[in-house]
Amino acid sequence: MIPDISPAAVPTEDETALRRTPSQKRSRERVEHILACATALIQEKGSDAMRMSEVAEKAGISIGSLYQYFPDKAAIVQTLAERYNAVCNECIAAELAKVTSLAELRDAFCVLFDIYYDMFLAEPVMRDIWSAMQADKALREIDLQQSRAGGKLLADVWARLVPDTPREEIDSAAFLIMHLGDCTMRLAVSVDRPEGDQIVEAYKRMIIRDFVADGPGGGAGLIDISGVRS
Amino acid sequence: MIPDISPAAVPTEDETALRRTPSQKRSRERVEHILACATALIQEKGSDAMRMSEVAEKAGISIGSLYQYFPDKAAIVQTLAERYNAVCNECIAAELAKVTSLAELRDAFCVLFDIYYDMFLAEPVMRDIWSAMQADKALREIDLQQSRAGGKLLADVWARLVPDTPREEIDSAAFLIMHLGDCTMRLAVSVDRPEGDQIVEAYKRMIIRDFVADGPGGGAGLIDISGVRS
DNA sequence: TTGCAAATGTGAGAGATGCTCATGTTTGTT
DNA sequence: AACAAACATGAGCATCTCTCACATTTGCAA
Repeated sequence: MIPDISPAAVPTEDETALRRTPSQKRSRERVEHILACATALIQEKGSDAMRMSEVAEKAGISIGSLYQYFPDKAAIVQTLAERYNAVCNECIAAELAKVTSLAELRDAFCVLFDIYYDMFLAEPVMRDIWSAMQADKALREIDLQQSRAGGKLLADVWARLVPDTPREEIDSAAFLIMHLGDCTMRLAVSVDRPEGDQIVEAYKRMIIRDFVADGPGGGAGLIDISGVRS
Repeated sequence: MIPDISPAAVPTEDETALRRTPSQKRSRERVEHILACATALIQEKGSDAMRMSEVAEKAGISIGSLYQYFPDKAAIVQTLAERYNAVCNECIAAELAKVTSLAELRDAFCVLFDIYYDMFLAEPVMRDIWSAMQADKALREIDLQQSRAGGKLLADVWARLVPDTPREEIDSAAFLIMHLGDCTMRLAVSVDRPEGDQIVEAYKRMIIRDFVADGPGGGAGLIDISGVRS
C-alpha cells in the first residue's frame, strides 16, 4: 500500500543538485549506488553524523569521485529530498484525480494522510532529511516548493468544487493545508505511537470540516466564514 | 504591544544549558553579554554561519571563557530558544487567563496569533534559532516541549469549557493546535508579506471553527465530528 | 587494432572550525 | 596577608569538508 520510496525506485529525473550529469552507464550506476549508501548511513546514524568519507568508503569509491557528482554534502540530501517529494506528489495527484465532489475530496484526504503517515513511519530517513533541510536556507526553499506543488494540486481540484470562491484564497488555504499536513506528520512520528495516531486523526478532522458540503459556511469553511474578526 | 524579547529582558531562570552556573556578578554579566553578542551575530549572518571565535571576539573575551559557560555551540542556541519560549508561554498564559467562554477563547486565539505573528516578523532571530534547533535531535526535543507546554495551557482552559469531552482528546488536539500555530507562523514569515498575512488569517479561521459554540459539532469540532472515517 | 580526447577516478592535503587543557589571573574570605 | 575557589586565556588538537594535480578508463574514429 505504501509506495516504494527507495532511491533505486525513483530513477533520475532532473537531479538539479548534481555537479556533473553522468553520461556513461558506469557513472550513472555509481550515482545510484552513492545515494543508496548515503541513505543507509542516514538511517543508521543521521545525516548530520554522516561523514562524506564514510559515504565514499561504504560506496567503495574515493572521496574525489564522490565530489565529482555531488558538489557538497547538502546536494546529497537535496537529491534524496527531491526524490521523496516526487513520490509524495504522485500520491497526491493519484488520490485527487478521482475526486468529483467535496465528499470525495474529504475521503481522498483521509486516505492521503493515512498513506503519508505510513510512509513517514516506514521511512525514518525522510524525517531526518527534512530536519537537515531546515538548517540550510537553500534547502528550506525546496521544502516550501514542495508544499506549493502539493497545494497547487489541491487548489486545482478544490477550485472546481467551489467555483465562486476567489482563487487567491483557495491557493493560500491549500498551500497551508499541505504544509501543515507535513508538519503534522513529522510531529506524529516524533512522539510515541498511540499519541501519533491521535494527532493524525485530529488533523484529519480539522481539515475535513473545510470540505464538508453541508452546514454553515459549507464547503468553504477555511476560506470564508462570517463573524471572524480580521 | 509586542513583548520585549531581547535576551537582557529575560533574566536567568533555569539556564539548564549552561556548563557552569556563574556565581560572581562579573561572570553573570558576561553570560548576558555573550548572549547579546550571539544574538547580534545570528541576526547578521545566521546561527549556522556564526563562529564561536566570532562570538568570543565580539564579546571581547577569549574563546576559553566562552566555553567556560557554554559547553558547545548548541547550548547558546538552546539558551536563547528557552528564553524565547518563556516569553511566548507568558503571552499565552496571559491571554488565556481572561477566557470564560468558547467565544472568548476564539477571540483570545485571534489576538494570540496576531501577537505571535508580529513577534516572528520583528525577530528574525527567532526563526533562525528554530531552524537551527530542527537540525539537532536534542534541541528538537525542546521545541516539542514548548508545544506541549503551550498545549497544556490551552487544554486546561478548554477542558473547563467542554467538560464532557475526554481529556486525552483535548490534550492531543490542543498540542496539535499550538504546534501547528508555530508551523504556520514560520511558514508565514518565510513568504512575502501579503501572502504571509493571508496564511495567518487562514489558520485562525481554521482553528476558530473548533471553538465556535453554535453550529453542528459546536464547540468540539476538532475533537469529535460525526461521519468521519477513522 | 590502434590512437586519442573526453570522461572518470584518486587521495594527499589545504583550509576551516569546534572545542580542550595546562596555565595564569582575579575575587572573596579568614 | 594568605589562600582557595572562581574565572580567564589562547595555542593547539581533532575533525571534517572540499580541492586539485595527476592517473586511469572509456568510447570512437581512422
